[in-house]
Amino acid sequence: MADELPPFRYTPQLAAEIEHRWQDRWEADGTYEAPNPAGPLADPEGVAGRPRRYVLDMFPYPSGAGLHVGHPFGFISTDVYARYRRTKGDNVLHAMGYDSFGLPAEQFAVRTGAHPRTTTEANIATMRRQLRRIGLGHDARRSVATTDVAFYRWTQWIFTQIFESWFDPEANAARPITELVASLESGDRPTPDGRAWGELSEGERRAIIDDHRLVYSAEMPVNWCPGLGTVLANEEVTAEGRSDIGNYPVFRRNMRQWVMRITSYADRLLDDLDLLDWPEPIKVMQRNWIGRSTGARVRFAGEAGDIEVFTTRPDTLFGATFMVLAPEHPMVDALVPGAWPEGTPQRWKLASQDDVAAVAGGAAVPATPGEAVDAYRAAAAAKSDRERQEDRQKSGVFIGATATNPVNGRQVPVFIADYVLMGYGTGAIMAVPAGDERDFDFARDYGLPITAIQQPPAEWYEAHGIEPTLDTTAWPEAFVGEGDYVGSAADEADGRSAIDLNGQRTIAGAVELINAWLESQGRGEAAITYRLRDWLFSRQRYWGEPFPIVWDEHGPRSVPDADLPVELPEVDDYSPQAHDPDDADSNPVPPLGRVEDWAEVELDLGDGPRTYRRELNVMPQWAGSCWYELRYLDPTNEDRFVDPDVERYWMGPGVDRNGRETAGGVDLYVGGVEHAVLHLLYARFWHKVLFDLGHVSGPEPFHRLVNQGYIQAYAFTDARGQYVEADQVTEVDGQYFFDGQPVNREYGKMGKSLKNMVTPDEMYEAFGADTFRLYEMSGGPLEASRPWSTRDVVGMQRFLQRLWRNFVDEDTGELVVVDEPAADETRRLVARTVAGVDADLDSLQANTAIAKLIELNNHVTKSDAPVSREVAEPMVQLLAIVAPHIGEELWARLGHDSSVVWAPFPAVDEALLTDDTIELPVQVNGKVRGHITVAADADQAAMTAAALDVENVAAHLDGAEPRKVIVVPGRMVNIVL
RNA sequence: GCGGACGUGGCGGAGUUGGCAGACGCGCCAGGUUUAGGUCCUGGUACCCGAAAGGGUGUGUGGGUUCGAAUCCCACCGUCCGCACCA
Repeated sequence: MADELPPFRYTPQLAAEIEHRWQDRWEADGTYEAPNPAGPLADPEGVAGRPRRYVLDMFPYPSGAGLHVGHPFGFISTDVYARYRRTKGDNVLHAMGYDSFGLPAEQFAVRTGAHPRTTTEANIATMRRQLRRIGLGHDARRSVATTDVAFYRWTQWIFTQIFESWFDPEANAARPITELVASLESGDRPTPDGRAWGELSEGERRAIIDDHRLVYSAEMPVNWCPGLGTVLANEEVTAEGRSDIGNYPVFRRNMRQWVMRITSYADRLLDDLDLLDWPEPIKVMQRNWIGRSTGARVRFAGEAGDIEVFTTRPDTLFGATFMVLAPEHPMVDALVPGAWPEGTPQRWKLASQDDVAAVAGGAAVPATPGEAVDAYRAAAAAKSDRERQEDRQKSGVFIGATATNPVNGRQVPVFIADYVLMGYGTGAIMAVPAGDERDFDFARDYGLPITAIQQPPAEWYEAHGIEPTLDTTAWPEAFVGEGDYVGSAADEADGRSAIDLNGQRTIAGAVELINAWLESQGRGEAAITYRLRDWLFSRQRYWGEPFPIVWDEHGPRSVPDADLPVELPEVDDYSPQAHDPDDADSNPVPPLGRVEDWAEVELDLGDGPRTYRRELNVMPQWAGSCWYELRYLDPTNEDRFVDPDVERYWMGPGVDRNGRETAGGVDLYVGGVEHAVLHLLYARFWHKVLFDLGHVSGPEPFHRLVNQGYIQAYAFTDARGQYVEADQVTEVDGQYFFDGQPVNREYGKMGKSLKNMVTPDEMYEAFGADTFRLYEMSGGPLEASRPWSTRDVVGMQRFLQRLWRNFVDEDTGELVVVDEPAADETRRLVARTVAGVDADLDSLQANTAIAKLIELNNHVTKSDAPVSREVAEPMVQLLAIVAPHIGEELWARLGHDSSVVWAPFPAVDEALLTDDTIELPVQVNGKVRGHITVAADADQAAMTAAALDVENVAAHLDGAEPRKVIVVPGRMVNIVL
């Protein structure tokens, strides 16, 4: 068969030959190496006068499963943009590294006994080979892996920087902890209990300092995942209360863990989003995740001291008829009396309607509040988060205590209920049933008073079909809108000043008034609360960065720079630290704890050599990705994590795509939306700390972010629900069949288990890398997801074959390009194509750029004359941006010795972009009825005359006089009757 | 429930500021090359009427603004994504 083909046809075999040859050549020549302004990679001449352009991909985890065709989509997009910017003269930094710590390698190690480093490095080698085969123009010198000791040495260094810092709220920035110590020593800053610094013991001083650190170790409720044997960050736990990885149950437990004080940066992380050129949905997700709420803290006096609540609606204080604490609130035990107060309704003693039913059936009512509290806590702990979520019935129990509403002195009962979360605000709320749906539901269920505090408008009553009334027994739900205040006044009494909100019309006005009053009474103050929690930073695993921390009798101390890296020790056994996934009471066992000769270490921390115990936890997988973009800049630097001059050059303040100045950061960052609140929040946090400490030159790591879409795929299941090989499914009249049996089609991810995986290797084999690249880029915009369709790839192969044939004689292999000038029409089309492709690539629209190239090629194919050099050269240059191998090959065949990569983008003769005459549509009443051809600079009268002269237009006018003629020069003529 | 994004041929998708809807590719139809199939080449391809010229209808649905709307506004329907008792 093959020998029937012309010998020089652009076949997959020829494509492979060309591609391998050029890939070797690029590697040998260092074609994609980007010069630095300083250091080992310096080339001042290469840098001079060229704008920097940092183009970055979210680096991949080197999975052993291998790539499918969806993985390289983003990488090819950035490669095309990087190539485009090189032709425009930029110094483009484009590199690829590996986020190589992580669970899969460790789990594989546990199963097979192979060292995670061995499998990780093998996987990286495989992935490098697969990515090289696509022809991605990466600077190979800059490739790093987070598992490289030379890399995580600096991850550890950054950790110590964070450890040795505290957040100064006055500066709203991190400062070295030494400055805090100095101000405590000098007395400029008082100690927590007012004693002089010199009077404190070493242990007391250390405790104060440790309390201020940006990363600290504390006993706290954490997400314990027995199935994985480790604790997890909130961001790693799904809404169903399961682990993001592995889908194991997750339990809330109190444990001693390391935490990063990301909440200190909540405001800056929120505000600085405005500096960024990011997709609005991602910004919204980050804003929601940070979840800033403004309101007030209010203190209710109780038997065991003040109970502090946070509320966004302090203006509704007069409607607070009870309080609710989280079941695990620390004050509960102190508040619970030995016996039920007289007259406690039975309903308050029962946690739920189920209990009410049980009691009706003869079950006992809790005899004391303590009994009720214990039972409720036990029941709540037994419920999974999923059950809590699905069961929206409010449950809770009265704890037998009351507290004083500070605004009017009324005693209100105190409940515990699991709809109040310990992790948010103060873990306690004032319940305002008239103005809050949840409190309303609870109050109705427990027969608690509902006091109206705002007058709902007439429409509200109408919408509910009830007569206007302030008797809330008639209300079907809480009123949460804006309305005049009622019953919201109290006279001076019991040492309280008078307060009157009743004249207020707006929530804002009432809030301002009540906040001032609360502060004057010492019962509260305006406050801000965030949904964001501090970042749980420790994991009980092996395959992660060891903490550069040792412990002495007073607490943790950082390992000095000179003693970094703290290398992962060799272990005999990575064996499962996991437990029964449902055993909430199991305890984490860090694998490093079993390496006794490593865990004990002798160090001199400035007070002579001593023996210390190492921290045994490791960092979470996110650590390396918090700063890898900085290491690409200066990958071999052994003295610093990055040279300051190099950092400022690539990441410092710059100019964005609209010519506006930026605060700095990567010029283009492309990756999936799944990192919207994990990596992208953590990396911003670390960068801000480094910025505060003077280690980087801008406040944000990634200036412009684009979320690539996903390549999706159809999967097919048979009658038993089993997946069947997707490539063997046939379609008949919209029905799908496998092996003669009808199958069901699903649309979604591509993957081995779904039996619909298509690999890049198959594509190289059948089409070649350039065809594969073109297909990936041509299907639609970068941001859009779309289905993979192997059947469609042939379209791009035909394009390259036709184009090749326009340049190379298929029988002789001779170049058929001629030096004669091209036809005028062709030259104009070339100019339009160059200009159009320029604009398309600039806005990351490779799909339409490719369409324009195909149009030009189709035009050239149709003309009988051989292609002219003045057409061929720009055409090859544009092609080389998306299909670099065939581009280089044709460029070389056109007689060029140097790579097309560095050839400047083709110039456009502006005169060729405008035509002497243009064809315009003529509309009658907005509908196109004909066309006119007029001089490009024709005036309105001439255009009108020509339009009225069109036969079909005249027919539609039917002799009538136009009421109006609208002429848009260069666009159209519309005749209005 | 709250928040966000998006609805264009058989399919993937084009469509600067409102100004010729459907670029480009797949698929499909017809023709050519070929012993045949495939490859390759040429032409056609939103839908309806018409031999054609031409006409009518069309960008999820219904309204509105405008000389003119896929594009702007309102309501609704649908799909996808995020959050989910956050006080």
